[in-house]
Amino acid sequence: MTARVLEHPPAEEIRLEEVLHALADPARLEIVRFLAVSGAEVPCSAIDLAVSKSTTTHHYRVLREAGVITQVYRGTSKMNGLRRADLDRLFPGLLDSVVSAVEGQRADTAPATPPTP
Amino acid sequence: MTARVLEHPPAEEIRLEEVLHALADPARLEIVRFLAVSGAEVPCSAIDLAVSKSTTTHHYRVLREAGVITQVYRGTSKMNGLRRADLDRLFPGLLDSVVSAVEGQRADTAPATPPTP
DNA sequence: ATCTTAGTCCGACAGACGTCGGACTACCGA
DNA sequence: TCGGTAGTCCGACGTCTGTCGGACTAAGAT
Repeated sequence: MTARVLEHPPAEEIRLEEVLHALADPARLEIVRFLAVSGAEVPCSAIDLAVSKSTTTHHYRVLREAGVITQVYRGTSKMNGLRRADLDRLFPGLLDSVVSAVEGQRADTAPATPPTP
Repeated sequence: MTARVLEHPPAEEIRLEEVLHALADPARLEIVRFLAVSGAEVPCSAIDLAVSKSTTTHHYRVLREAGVITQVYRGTSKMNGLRRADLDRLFPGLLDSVVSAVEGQRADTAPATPPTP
């Protein structure tokens, strides 16, 4: 029963187009950014995405199936981690440039002026 | 009447998600790869895409509207060039890592069996 | 046992996407 | 002037995507 174990594509099957497609969405980019800067495994609920729970599940699955993240069940939650080693080997520099790009763009979008109530 | 001049987004309006989305397609990735390795401006017809003319037009437009390429009319053809300076400034390393990734993947995918018409 | 927490699965839906053929336009060259 | 060449525009099509609510399930906490 229970799909208690999630399927992950082996490294050799990770395709660049799919990775790029997986990254080409604000919610998923935020997940990847968060995982990259935190450098840790975190449960889905740790990242605030401003979409419903079902949509959140969907985005994590897209990332996992593209080979960008790993997901393992741990107790009542599911821990998500970046497949940094695989990605760095397959596409050297890609992850870092994307993450720093999104960090930079974030600085433009969510900048200086904090909430102005 | 002629839209003899094409609209390009100014550099400040280039969004990472859109660039990634533009790159997340085999045909468009091939265009970008070609432009990057050739380092030159080439007409649409210089790159063989295995899709129809209308589809080709569509892909070039997606790239231009995302800010990835420039397009200018020159005589009877339209020259396409990478916006490398803008991209390198906005997203340092991104273009290079994507291009070398696709080159690497190409080595796996394209070999042995050449076109069999 | 029961409740809570965390996430899944199942339609559903609107909009975007990649694709095409075919008619069209702009420019060059003979 | 008349082709030919290069690319555009216009529906149209099937598919994929992001989104949701709601019912569901697994594992801990009480």
